[in-house]
Amino acid sequence: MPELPEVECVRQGIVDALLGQRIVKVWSHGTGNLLDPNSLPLRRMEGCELRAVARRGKYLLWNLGDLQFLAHLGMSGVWQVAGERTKHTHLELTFSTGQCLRYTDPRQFGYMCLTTAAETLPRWEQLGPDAISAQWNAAHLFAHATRSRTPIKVFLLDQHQVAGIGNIYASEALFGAHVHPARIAQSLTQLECQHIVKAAKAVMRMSIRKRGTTFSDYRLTNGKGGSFQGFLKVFQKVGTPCPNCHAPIQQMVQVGRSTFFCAKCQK
DNA sequence: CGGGCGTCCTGTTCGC
DNA sequence: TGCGAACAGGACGCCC
Repeated sequence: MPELPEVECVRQGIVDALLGQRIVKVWSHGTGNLLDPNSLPLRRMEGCELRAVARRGKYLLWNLGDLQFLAHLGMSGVWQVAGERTKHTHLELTFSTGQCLRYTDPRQFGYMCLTTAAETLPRWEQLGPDAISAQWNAAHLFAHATRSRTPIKVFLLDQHQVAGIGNIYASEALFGAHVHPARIAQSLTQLECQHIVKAAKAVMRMSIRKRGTTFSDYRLTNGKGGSFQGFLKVFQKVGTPCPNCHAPIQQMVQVGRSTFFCAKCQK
């Protein structure tokens, strides 16, 4: 479940290994479910130089000069410079130095789209402000939350409101802010919005420092896992004592997704 | 237009 | 022990 911190670490891994290099060969397999119907054939990347990789929320946007490449890891997508081709490898990009960047995605929830640089990308442009950017702040959250009757946990998962927060960090952020996940967004005070933004940014920045959260699928481009799973306070910790008050952590389901929280600390 | 739910997919976990 | 059912999750699209 790569969220903002994991995608940022992948971005850094790709940039560190491959920036400025030219793609000399493209191999793809079984990309039918992953590739946008409007995408150019991925072979068109051959000959392009990787000039920059931007991230907004959970999306990566590759600057390939005349072309651009938008990619999302879904929940099991992995970009690796290390490793070998497996049965779930969907794309291999060979670079001028001989290095090979592979995309594997067993559950095929990922997304990729290659277009000309001038093309508009609705998935990218319709995203809310990136969750660790200055554009997402207490004033922004309060202004938008007051218009929504959605529970705050569900609101934070809406990428059109704020980009990058997924199931793990939504639970962790609300725990850090002492706000109950079922609270209706429009009932939040300005101070609570401030606490949520502060807690969300703190937990995601710390996760980036720990190279992300690896439960099973997520891997860095070097094939290694992150270590933030060792620092989670509530996510997937049903029944364990709350780090603050020692009451057992609880689990609830909102719109089909699990939320973890402390009923005593979060109001 | 907001909000709720079904859909895609497959590895893992659960229950009989 | 083994097998099939249920489950998980991001984002879109459909529906009211």
